[in-house]
Amino acid sequence: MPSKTPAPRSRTRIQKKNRKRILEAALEVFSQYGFRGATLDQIARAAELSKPNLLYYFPSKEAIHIELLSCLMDTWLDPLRALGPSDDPRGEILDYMRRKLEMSRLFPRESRLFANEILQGAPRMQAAIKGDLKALVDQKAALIEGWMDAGKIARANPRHLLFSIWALTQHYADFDAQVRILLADTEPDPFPEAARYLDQMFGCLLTP
Amino acid sequence: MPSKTPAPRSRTRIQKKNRKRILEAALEVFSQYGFRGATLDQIARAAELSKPNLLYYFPSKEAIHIELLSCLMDTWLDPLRALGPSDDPRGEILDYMRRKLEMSRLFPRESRLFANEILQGAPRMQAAIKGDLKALVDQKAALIEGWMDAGKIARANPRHLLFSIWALTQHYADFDAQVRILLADTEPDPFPEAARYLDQMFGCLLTP
DNA sequence: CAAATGTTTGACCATTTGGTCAGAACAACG
DNA sequence: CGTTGTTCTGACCAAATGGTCAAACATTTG
Repeated sequence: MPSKTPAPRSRTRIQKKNRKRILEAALEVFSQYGFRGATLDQIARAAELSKPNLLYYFPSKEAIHIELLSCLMDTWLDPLRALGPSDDPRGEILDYMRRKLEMSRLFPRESRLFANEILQGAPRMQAAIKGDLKALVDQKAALIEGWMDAGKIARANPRHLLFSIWALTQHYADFDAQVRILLADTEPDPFPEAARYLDQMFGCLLTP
Repeated sequence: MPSKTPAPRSRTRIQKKNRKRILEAALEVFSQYGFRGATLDQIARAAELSKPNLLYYFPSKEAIHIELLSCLMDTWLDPLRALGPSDDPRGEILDYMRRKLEMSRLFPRESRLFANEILQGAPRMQAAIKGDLKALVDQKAALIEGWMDAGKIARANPRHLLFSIWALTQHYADFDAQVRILLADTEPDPFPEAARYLDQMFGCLLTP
């Protein structure tokens, strides 16, 4: 008898494969419809598994959602963690922004999953935000403030600076539908021009 | 016998009152859970009406949602419509940004309602975006481009400039939960500092 | 191989959901 | 007042939903 959530070590080849399929399918569905709007049937169909089979691997719909969020949280924050001491703080921050924009381009569903969760008041992520994320933001805000104190970049509210990077880069994933319609007859792919625009915007802001 | 959607002229005092209550309640619920995540029972409870009574005023759940969206679309675009010729283009754009931020502060639910809709691929708003909104954006982009050609503001992609105003101002409504947690022990109310930061950001960007 | 373990499913269940309907309650007005 | 049109509701319905279970089917392992 398998334990309810088998430890990674004890996972079968089949378990690994199917858990992956389920999480992939769940990402697709949850990111589009939100938690309450998504159904197990949809996820099962997307994963090409039967519904009872889904529930053999995860105890409930909510468990799938929680697992997804906590798996992705790390990936999502990696670029921010990578922000560190540098001789060229302006370039360091610009690089962070570029990496975030790249993530919006490559992982729009992940971005929308988080957007959905926060829009609904972050019911399943409050703890993570209050804990890990807050600590990380406080730390990076201090780092950025240090750069400002040293006169290496222009002075600006460091926390709102981070928010603005998130807002601008994630906008191209979360509001993709709108962006593409409005750019339809100007740019087939919004991202190259977005990269140029955001470079200009933050470059200008950060120049002392 | 009342017609299915009685013309405004023919609306009773009671009809006016109850339609208003329903739309207000629906805004509350839809903006939090999205279309599929919201239930008629929730809306009915929030409006303090029975479910069949809801359906006396609107033919279906979808009809409520559509009515909400189209009612709010206008209000939401008013600030952009107000963007017009001016001796001080930089101030004009900054004012638009400030008005948008003020809307995020005063009408966060409206912002979230739209965010939810776009996140899901704008199934019920494609027409409005492709039509009215696109025309408006094209027109204002041309206006802004004119200002740039005249050297009155710095050159930047005008459409992405508009996107950046939306992204940054709406972020404070849509991601309110996250913003407030992360600023908890720094700023009780994010908006004053957001206003200062965004002023700096766009002021800097637009200065020729 | 056969036993033990792991995986899958069809049939089923209780609850929730969007929506209907006949008629009761109410308001308006001559 | 009574009539007429409007507003409201309890009871109901079919479909969808999250979830269960015993039994069938695979796979691994001794």
